[in-house]
Amino acid sequence: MARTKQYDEQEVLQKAMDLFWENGYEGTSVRMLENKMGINQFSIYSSFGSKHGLFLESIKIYKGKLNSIREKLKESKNGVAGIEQFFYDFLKFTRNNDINKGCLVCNSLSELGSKATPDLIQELMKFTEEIKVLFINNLEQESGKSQETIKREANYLMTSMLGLSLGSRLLNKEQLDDYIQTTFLNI
Amino acid sequence: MARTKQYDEQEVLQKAMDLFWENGYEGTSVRMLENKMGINQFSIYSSFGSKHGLFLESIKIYKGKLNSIREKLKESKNGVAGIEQFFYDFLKFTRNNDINKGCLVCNSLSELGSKATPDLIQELMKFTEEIKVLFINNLEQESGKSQETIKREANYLMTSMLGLSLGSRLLNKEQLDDYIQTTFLNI
DNA sequence: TATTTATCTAAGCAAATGCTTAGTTTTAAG
DNA sequence: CTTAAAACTAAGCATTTGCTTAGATAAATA
Repeated sequence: MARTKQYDEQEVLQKAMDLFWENGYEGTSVRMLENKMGINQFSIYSSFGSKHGLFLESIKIYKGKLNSIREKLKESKNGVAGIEQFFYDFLKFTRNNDINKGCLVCNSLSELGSKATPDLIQELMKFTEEIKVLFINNLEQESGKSQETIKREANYLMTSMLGLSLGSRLLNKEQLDDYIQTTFLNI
Repeated sequence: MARTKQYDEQEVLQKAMDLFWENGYEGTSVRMLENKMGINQFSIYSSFGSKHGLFLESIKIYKGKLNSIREKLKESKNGVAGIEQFFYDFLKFTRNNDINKGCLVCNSLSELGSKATPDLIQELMKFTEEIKVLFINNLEQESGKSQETIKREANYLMTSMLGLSLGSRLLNKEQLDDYIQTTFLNI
């Protein structure tokens, strides 16, 4: 016995995520979100509680969008080559109309740093840990790698992704290719 | 025949830089700067024109602070080993009281991205180019490296520094050591 | 010592921020 | 059809933002 929502939460969340991705957390105002999402501030707050809550949900949507290339890595059984492919897939994923927004998770970690609330920090770091686990799985497909080597290389690759994320926003194709190519020379 | 300034511009600039380094550009308000610098807003604006102008000067001060380890790299004649030492020196430089603020230039590039004004972008990118030149100089000290290899490895190392900067804010010592160690395995 | 001029203080400006609330409209159950 | 509850609109809230300005203060030259 009540009115029905005139918008789909997942749909407007997608648009919110795009805005956060492009402008960062602080750089995105609730008015901007209103416009992009096409709903009133009241609706934003009744659906997501706060700007912070909306951002947290946006991060989850982002993870979902990344699922296809994450799944591809997970299903790949070709060890290091699969990881290298993931690096290239990531570049393609974050590129849009010749501008590159980098990784939303990495951007957020950089912007908010230790200022982020614990629940957000946890959500962001969980993401990097999940990627690292995928790296470990693929590294274990290589023969002759000790567990110590695998741990070391996984840390290396995960941190390299942070560089790739920021690099993708600043550098040209040649520089990025040089980076990825050399990154995998030593693995 | 006029009143003299009661503050030293370089001195208050140092404090402004510290604040920007800790909180980012948008995260630092003029009120916060007032407090930290110990001078009135009027003085800030009369000395530096605008918040943007103050930030630009802060970047220059930052470069100056980094000069010691940059000079050390420049004077080093031991090729790749000197670059690796620079990575460790950078970590030590950005660490303060067990928290790591990363590189102010990298942080700013990440925060402002393409939103930055051309003069600021230029100032920031010039910095990364200068570092890259130092890398090239040291790479040329190694025998048997082609110019193509040197170019590729310089792009690699420069991008790796971006990862190190963000990584330094998020990761523990073991992870960072794994990262640096592996970075230099095949160079 | 008198005067000029830059530097100081502190109040104030419009605009933007995240969020709330009063009041209207829509919907579906009773 | 009535009614109750949720979803809507739009105005408004206090606070903060970067920046300005009116007026008091200090200092070096004349």
